[in-house]
Amino acid sequence: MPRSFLVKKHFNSSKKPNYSELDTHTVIISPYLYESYPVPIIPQPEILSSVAYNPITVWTTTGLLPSPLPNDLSPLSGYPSSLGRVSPPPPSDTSSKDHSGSESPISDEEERIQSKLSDPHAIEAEKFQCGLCNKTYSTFSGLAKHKQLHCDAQSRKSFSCKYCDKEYVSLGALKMHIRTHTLPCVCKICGKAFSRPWLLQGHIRTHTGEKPFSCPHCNRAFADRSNLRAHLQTHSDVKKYQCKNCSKTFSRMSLLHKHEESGCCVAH
DNA sequence: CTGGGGAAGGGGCCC
DNA sequence: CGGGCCCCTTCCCCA
Repeated sequence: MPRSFLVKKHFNSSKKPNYSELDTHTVIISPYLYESYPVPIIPQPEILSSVAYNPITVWTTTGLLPSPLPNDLSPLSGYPSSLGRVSPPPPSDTSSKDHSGSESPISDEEERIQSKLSDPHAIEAEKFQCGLCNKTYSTFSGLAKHKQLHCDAQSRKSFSCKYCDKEYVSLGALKMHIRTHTLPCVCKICGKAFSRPWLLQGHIRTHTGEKPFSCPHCNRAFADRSNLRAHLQTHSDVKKYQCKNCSKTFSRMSLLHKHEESGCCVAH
């Protein structure tokens, strides 16, 4: 399975560990690194032709756009890390979109009728107005649906990748994504290509053996900060990732996943 | 089998 | 808008 998971999963931010201890350690990049490998080879960006990001007007309603429907935004509570696999589909996964009916768009009049039918207060004056097109609705839900299906979608541009189905709300995000297809940063030593210079820099450390991130608790050092962070978990009695059934903790989410898949949670 | 290290990929944020 | 950096996550491999 490729490692390309193109969309970041949004877990509960409260689960962010305290990394302050990492900040106390100065990271020194060896000058040798840059003397020996001065600049990454970055070919000309042929990739950003205009067709690469033709703005489109259809916007998926399943994404993480600020939804006016609070009831639809019931975030997964509490247990973010281990629940990553059951998170809602990524916002840009266009292949799985539209369970709410964009295949047969509802007219504004139909929306109003439906809103009135579903809301006992709909007979009151229409008091919910769209700030974009000034249409008024008698119910909040009616306005919300209107905004989701029409106005918000049309007021936003979408930049789509010509190499895959990904769409982005900003050109910058699209350009960055396209680098993952073109891999413009090439290692002079082994020829391996990377999407970003700092990825290449990290890779070059595998050639030089440089490990600028040291563990304050032992004498180990790491080339990658995230790997040091994972290592620091091994020094902690209470690990970051906890099984919700047996309360056993793990230093890595992957270990928790293995634990869950091994049957602990299934058996209950 | 489990835990941990190494390497890498990606989006978000800040300047 | 782009570059650099941060953080998270994953996969592979090994002890």
